[in-house]
Amino acid sequence: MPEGHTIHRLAAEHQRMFGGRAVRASSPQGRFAEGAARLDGRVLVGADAHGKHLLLGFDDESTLHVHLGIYGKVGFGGLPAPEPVGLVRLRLEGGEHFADLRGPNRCEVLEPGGVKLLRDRLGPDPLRADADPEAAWRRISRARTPVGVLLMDQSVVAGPGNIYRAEVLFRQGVDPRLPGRRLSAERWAGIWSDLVVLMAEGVRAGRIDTVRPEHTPEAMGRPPRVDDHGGEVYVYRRAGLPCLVCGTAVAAAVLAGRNLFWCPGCQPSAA
DNA sequence: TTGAGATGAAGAA
DNA sequence: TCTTCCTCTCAAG
Repeated sequence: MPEGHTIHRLAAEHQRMFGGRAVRASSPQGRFAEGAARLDGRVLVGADAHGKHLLLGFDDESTLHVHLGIYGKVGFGGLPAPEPVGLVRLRLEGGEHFADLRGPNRCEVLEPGGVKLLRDRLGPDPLRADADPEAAWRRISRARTPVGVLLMDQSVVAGPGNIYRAEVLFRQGVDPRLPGRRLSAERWAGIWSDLVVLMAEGVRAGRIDTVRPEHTPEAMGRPPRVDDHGGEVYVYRRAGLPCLVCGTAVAAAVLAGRNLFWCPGCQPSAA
C-alpha cells in the first residue's frame, strides 16, 4: 500500500533495524548487483522519507533511493534470512534482521547532488516537520487543473496517493473536479491540516482509515468494509454504493488516468 | 492456466 | 493522453 505513510513507516523500520550498523547488501535477482556491491558493508547513518521516496543515507555520503511505484514491496524478517522467494531486487542484512525489496519503480544509488535534485522537484510532504503548505498553495491557487489531479501531483504535494486524495476531498466536501484556482484559501487550509492528521494516523496504524468515529461500522450498525487495501474509507473503491453520510451513490470516473471516487451529495460541484 | 488489475510516474506523442 | 515498466494476487475459465 505504498502511499506516503507507508514509506515513512519503512524509513522508521530501516532506521530501527539497521541504523548505525554496517549492512550486507545483495541483489538476488541481479538487476541491482552493481548498486548492492556499492552499498555492501556501508553503515546506514539515516533513513528518511519524502513523499513516496525512501532515502537511506550511508556513511560514504551515498544515498539509496527507492520508489515503490504501485507494485513495490519491502518484506522484513529475522536472521538468518531464508532463500529469497520470487524476485528480490535488493536484500539488506544487518544486526538481527533482513529486508527484501521487490518490484520497485526506482532503486538507485544517489550522490548528494542527486538527492537535492530529487527533493527540489517534490512538493511539501504533510508528514514532514519541514513542510511548507504555502508552497503547494502557490501552485494550486493559480492552476486550472482539477484539485483532484493537483493533489496527486507529487511536485505540488508529496505523499498522498489515490486513496488519501479521494478521502481528504470527501472529508472536506470538495468536488475533485473543481479547478485549483477556484478553491478558497480556507478550503486549502482544511485539506492540508486534514492530510497532516490522516497521514500521521496512517503511519501510526499502518493502514488508511479515514472514517470519523460517528460513521464507523460499529456506530452505524453496518458490517465492516471488506477491501484488500485494509482500511475504513468513505468513497475510495466504493463506486455505486451508498455514501456513508448522505446515502447518495458514490460516483466514479477516470481522471488523468487514475480512478477517482467522490460523493456527488457531499462534494457538490461548485459550478 | 491465463489475464486483468492495483495505492505510481516517466517519457513519448 | 497513451504506453511502458515493475510484481503479485485473485478471479475466471
